[in-house]
Amino acid sequence: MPVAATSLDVRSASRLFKALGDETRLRIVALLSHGELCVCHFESALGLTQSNTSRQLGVLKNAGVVEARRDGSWVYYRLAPQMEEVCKAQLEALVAAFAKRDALGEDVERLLKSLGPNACK
Amino acid sequence: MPVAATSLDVRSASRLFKALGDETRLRIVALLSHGELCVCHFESALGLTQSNTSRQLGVLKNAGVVEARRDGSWVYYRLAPQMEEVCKAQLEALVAAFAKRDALGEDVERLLKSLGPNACK
DNA sequence: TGACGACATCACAATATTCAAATATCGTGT
DNA sequence: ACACGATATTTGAATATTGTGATGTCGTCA
Repeated sequence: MPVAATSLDVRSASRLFKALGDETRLRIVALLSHGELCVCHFESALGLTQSNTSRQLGVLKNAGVVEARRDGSWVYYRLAPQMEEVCKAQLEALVAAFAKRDALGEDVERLLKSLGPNACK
Repeated sequence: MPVAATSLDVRSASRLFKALGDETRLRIVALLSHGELCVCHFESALGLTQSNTSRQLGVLKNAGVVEARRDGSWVYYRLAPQMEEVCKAQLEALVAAFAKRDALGEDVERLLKSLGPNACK
């Protein structure tokens, strides 16, 4: 039974939305809806500074939207599974929308280009 | 040239998320997922000042999340139909989640109480 | 018309967010 | 151990967002 005036759902959902409420971060999520990527990919695909890329990823990670995995020198990010029901449904809907019709156009093209033969090298 | 990297979808979706990325505003949306309400309802159900209520509703309205209708002295708010595909899917999923399992607990109870026999009187 | 209630907006201080450049950290190869 | 590349964090200044109280606007009813 919910006790506080604000239920957990609303609290965590607003947290999620706040993280997604930034164009750059949403573009990151959109790219991630196609699969795991490492930091350098976001830098080149989105044309961000290294510092900014890292920080936005940090915000998303803090909000539980993404999770990181280290592989050698590189850190790979992927969408994190959501525990809260509302968050889960929202992220799933978002990913589905992004995966279906490519909402990213040039971002994805740049990404694929940079993913060429040997990415991250 | 300006890499116009961001598609319309991403831009409008981040706008939506930004508006939803606040606990108070999300509680408003949650209440609205049950139907149309007038300003005084939010005030009492959420325990907000009149000024704050009005401003948060203004933010939501500005973001295209809600729309207003005047009826005599009162102004009624309801969720606005979304044009962009992504926004539409997201808001629908959110409303469905809120409508199903009451994510609001006390907010709704307070609301129903204040909605008694003759609301807004 | 004037008074009142509902709602919107303004003004202000507090707090938070933004970005880029500089700096720090961590893993890898030498 | 050292140097280097990849990523993270800190810094600081500009900007945005927040909530509150005061004020403005609009509609209603007498």
